[in-house]
Amino acid sequence: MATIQDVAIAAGVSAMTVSNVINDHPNVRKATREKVLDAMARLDYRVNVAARNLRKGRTGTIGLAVPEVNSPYYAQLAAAVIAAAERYSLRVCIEQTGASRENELDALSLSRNRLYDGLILSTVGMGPADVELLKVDHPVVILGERIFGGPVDHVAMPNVDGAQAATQHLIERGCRRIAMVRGPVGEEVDVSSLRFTGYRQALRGAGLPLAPDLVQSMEALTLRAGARSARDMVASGLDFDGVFCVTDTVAIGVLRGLADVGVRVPEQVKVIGFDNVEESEFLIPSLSTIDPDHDMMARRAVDLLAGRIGQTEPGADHEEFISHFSVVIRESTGG
Amino acid sequence: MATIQDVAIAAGVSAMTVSNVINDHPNVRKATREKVLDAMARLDYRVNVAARNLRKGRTGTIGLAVPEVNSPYYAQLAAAVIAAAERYSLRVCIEQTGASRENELDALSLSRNRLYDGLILSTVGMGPADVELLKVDHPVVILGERIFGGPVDHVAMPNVDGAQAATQHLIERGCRRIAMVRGPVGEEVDVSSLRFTGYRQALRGAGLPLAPDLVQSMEALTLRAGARSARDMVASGLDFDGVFCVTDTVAIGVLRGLADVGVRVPEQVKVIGFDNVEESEFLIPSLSTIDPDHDMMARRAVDLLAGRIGQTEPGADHEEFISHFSVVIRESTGG
DNA sequence: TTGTATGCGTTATCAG
DNA sequence: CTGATAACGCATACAA
Repeated sequence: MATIQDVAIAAGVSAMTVSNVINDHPNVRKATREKVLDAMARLDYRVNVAARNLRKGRTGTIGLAVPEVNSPYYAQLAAAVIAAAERYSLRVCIEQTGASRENELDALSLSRNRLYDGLILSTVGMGPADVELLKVDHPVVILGERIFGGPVDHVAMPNVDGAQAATQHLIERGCRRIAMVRGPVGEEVDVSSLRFTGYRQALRGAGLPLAPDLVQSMEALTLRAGARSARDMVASGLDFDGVFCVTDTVAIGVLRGLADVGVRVPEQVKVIGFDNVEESEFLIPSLSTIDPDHDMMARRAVDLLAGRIGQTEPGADHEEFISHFSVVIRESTGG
Repeated sequence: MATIQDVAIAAGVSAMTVSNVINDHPNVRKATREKVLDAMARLDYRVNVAARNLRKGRTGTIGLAVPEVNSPYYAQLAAAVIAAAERYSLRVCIEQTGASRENELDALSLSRNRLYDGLILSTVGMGPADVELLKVDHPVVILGERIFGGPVDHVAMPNVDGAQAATQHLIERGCRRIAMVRGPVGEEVDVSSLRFTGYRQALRGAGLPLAPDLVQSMEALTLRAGARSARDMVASGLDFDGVFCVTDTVAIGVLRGLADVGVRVPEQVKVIGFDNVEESEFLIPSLSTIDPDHDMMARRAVDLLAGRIGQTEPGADHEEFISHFSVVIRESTGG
């Protein structure tokens, strides 16, 4: 494959002139440029990105580490990040971590290895205990709920407020015994625990009791687990008239589970989710949910990262950005 | 940031020995190895991937160019490709082309630039006319329906046969006036036209007429367009008792559109899709569909690519792989 | 406006 | 088992 040298020889100029042509430097005479372009075309020259990266110390690529791409929420987020990165001419490489702490740390070290100019890391496996590991000398933006106040920029969803608004919406629609379907209960802060806090606050605000048997805790936030949860609740004779689901994916499962056992939504039970994934509008019944403004989050994350990539020094203070949300009211809560 | 040289000095050995330790070469004395590992840890050494890539002429990364990640089908495919690539220790960088021919060619040239060791290219914008452009000297696997018999390996879905089976299933369930909801009608071969062929074959095989007014052609294969199509069909007084949707995404929209105008599925109209995206199982009603075995396709594509990456010469003959399919019967066709 | 010299960090080769 | 040397292809700084 042709190198810059080959082109230089073919065009009868120096390698440097070829480089100047490639990079659109102004100080190249038109005639020279033509000669070079012609030689490049003849030899089918392609820049060697690896060499350029080495020389420049930049790759023009940022990493995006998410638990899985095959999930509407992260897929949507990834698309938004790619779109936002385009404005900075940054390529995005998506890394799947499978929600494991180890893989998240791997992603972190890959960007340390200068494979990426920076990293947007969606933390699910890593927790507050890992904050120290984020003290790296290259740009990182954390996207998620697990780590606050770390030594890096942070973009988060309005989990507590959004969950509170969702629950409050159910209350306003007349629900009095509101269940929540959530992920595993653990020591540490995660999406489920934050949204549970919002749920609890809404109940308290309305003077409703927090009944432990109304809180369903599942192993994983999947369609299947959501469906099973719903069937279990009904099968166990639980009395409830509303469900706040920790994510839309879970809510889709819950809708299906309720249908399986003949419970009508929204007549008998009202359901609300969180995320506003694209499909939610087209379900039957369409799903009420919280829209956390993914696009804004993605844009903010990329902006922060791009800003850090420019500067030489670590940069003093780190930003915490929490996006705004809106309640999207659809058929599943009586529309 | 520490280089291999710094480590060498700190450990009192040569750079080469450090390199040998890093790459697990056998001929390093234990004591030496320890010294080096110790120095690496002290200096927090990280390999510079750009330098390694330059030297090796490999990046360990393959590109996956798809129209959009924010679409259940491609998201699922991407996840499967990532999983398959892992077995070869290959990283996957997802490139969004937005279904534009230009962006697809961009992706092609990026891998030519040695950003990637190879490329899996999902062609939607490029067509048979662009076959010549695929004659590149580095590994490419085409994933899609637009280009057959090109100068590269090719993995495709069982479009015609799958569509025929889907339509036939509707016929077996008693449908006699079967509509098809598809993408734009054009000169060239694409997913819609191939699946339309299958649809036509099934009708002919059953001795049913192909009624032009039963074929709905939409601008884009989206949820929204699917919903509108369904509403339009009903509003225009069209008489139909079954719908074959060109993709599951479209089918989800169609189910919603039928619900909007009070048509019951499967009692009045039966619906079947194509792709078997994860959500289809959890819809209300759950969606019958064709499962083209994404995992197999992804694995095959990665296997082919990995095989080409190994070899030095372009390799003579190119493989055409068409995956198998199965009909998944669910509630939308009467379960 | 163009060319020369140099080094980015790594590893293959081969000699010690 | 270890080390010296060179080269991967490009772009910065400076000289002409």
